[in-house]
Amino acid sequence: METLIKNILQHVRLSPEEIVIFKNFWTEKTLEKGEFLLRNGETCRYDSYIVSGVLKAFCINSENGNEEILFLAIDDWWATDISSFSKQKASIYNIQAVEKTNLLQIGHQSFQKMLQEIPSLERYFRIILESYLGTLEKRIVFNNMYKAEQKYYDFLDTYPDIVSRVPQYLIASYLGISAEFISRIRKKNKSS
Amino acid sequence: METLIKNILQHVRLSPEEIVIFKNFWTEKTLEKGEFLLRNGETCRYDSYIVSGVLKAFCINSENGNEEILFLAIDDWWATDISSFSKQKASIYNIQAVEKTNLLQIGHQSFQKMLQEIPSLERYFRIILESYLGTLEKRIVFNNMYKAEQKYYDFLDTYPDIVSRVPQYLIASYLGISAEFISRIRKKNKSS
DNA sequence: CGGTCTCTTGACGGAGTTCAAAGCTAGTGG
DNA sequence: CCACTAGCTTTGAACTCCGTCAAGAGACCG
Repeated sequence: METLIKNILQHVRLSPEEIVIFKNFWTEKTLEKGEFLLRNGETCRYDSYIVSGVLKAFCINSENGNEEILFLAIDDWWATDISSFSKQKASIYNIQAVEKTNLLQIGHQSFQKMLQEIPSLERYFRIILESYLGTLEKRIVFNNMYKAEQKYYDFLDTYPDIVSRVPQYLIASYLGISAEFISRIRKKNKSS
Repeated sequence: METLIKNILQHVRLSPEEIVIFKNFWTEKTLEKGEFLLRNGETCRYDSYIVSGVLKAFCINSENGNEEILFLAIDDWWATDISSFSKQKASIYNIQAVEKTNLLQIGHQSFQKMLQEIPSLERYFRIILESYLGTLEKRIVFNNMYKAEQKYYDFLDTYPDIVSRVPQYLIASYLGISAEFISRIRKKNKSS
């Protein structure tokens, strides 16, 4: 809870009273490895913040059954299907624990109420939304612009703390590359 | 201006007085074919709504000088670098008119003021943001999941009104495919 | 008409996939 | 403490999708 508040205070100011109110809106939840936070077709009822652990969001390729990774999220990240949560409509994604994960959650109704009681949070969540949007835009352009090897090394640079916690085949899927090819890239550059 | 207001009223309610206030915040602007709305390195000072015309947002591949299309936008769409506009920081994209384009614009300061005077608009712009975010997420997963041919036909289905107004090589770049390959796809399926 | 912009076509090559098998590694239970 | 399993990574060989280059064919516009 403290790291969440710290995260928020990096972007907006909250009074001590607001912080107390804030804390009461959230509940803790634990997912064991392999457990689902959300399944394709369900509505995302909670906004979830990761205290510790790793989650993956993906959808299933209907042709070959492969998982296509939308995002990988670790400690101090949000892991919510924003479209599904904000419109309370069915999600097309699955979100699943890669390892045991501790969350802080808030339901959709409570979320609205919280924003009314602590208006500064409107700004915080807008900032989060916009910065996520910026990374998505970059990812799209980047995907078209660079080759597998460059994408892979850029990922290593940008998300070193994810790399050390998830298997390579998930990173491969995130990047739209085959796991085997990442293996070959690594082999090629072992000297360095 | 009327189509913009119609667009907004599809998502939130505005009183007649609010609509009057709203109109006063916006100014008209015309871009000739080839003119830039924004250049890489500049800050995006205006939020821009397209009354009529076509814009492309892209960045330049430093290796071969190619344009990598981030988005193509036509009548009744927004065409703003949201990250750059909301943080008032330098943009990494270019936005340029594909044909003569009429815009409605509002500066960053005025935008903030407008939101204060017409609070319902907070909701409207959040909805726009979230739905754009949803399309970006889908585009990422889709790009990794499908082959060139499927991506191309999906684009034809999803954005028929863009297809009829921009050259094929821009659509190719948007999809991360070569223009030549799209030509081959079309040839292959000419019978249908 | 002549020039510019866009689309098409062909030949070739390369980046990356697929499939199957083998090698690792870490955890688990006996 | 060792053996076994399950999950992950590596490797090899064949294959394919798609990009690149270069040239030509339309199409549009002054």
